[in-house]
Amino acid sequence: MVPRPGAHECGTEATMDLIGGKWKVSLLWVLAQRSARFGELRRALPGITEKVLAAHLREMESGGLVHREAHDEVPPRVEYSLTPLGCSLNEALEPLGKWGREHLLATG
Amino acid sequence: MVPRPGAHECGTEATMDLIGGKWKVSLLWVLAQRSARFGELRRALPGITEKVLAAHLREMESGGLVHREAHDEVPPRVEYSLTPLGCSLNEALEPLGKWGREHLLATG
DNA sequence: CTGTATCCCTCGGGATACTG
DNA sequence: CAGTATCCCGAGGGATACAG
Repeated sequence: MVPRPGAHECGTEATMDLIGGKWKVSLLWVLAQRSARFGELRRALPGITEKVLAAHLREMESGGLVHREAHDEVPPRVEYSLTPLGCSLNEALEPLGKWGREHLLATG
Repeated sequence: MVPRPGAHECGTEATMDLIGGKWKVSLLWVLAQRSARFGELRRALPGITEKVLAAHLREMESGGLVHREAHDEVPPRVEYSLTPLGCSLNEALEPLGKWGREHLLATG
């Protein structure tokens, strides 16, 4: 423990960059529950626009977090799901969620 | 587990708002190592401007993460430190740092 | 249904200078 | 030393329309 200065925040900030988009954490969470289509994601994230949803998905895909699978049908059908990497990131996020629930939402 | 949709990302996003500033995670980390004065923080975070450092500190203070203690001396001396809450948040951030080190920095 | 293409606009952050 | 006061800028997002 107590690694040299830099060891902690370096990894943390690199990670924060990956999920820095406004809706990315939510996206990660939704896809952790079940894979979903573009329209399902849009409905699951009320307020997000198509442009931003598409952009976030592309970024998360290129970051290796999300897998995109296009089925060649009519009407078009595209399934988005979390990669194992995306899954593990979502799990690494859980302590933050727990902290927020305990200290911010203060429901109990 | 598998709480109802919303339970996870809700707390997570609330937390993300707290540390959303560009330098806040670093600030949290630096202050977790030792309390420090304004000038020390500035030097510890090469590239940050005084304006942004001051703004971040004020926000983190009002969020209950940081404690500010002004000593009435000349020259002026102000000590910043982490509150227990700030400390616990820094700890909740550690899994994210570990994840980043393992999957992003890929040093090994 | 699954996206692109534009246009617009806020706001977080940088540069710089100045003050108690 | 520890900040404020201005001015500026670009990126990220929102709204809307259109396309395959």
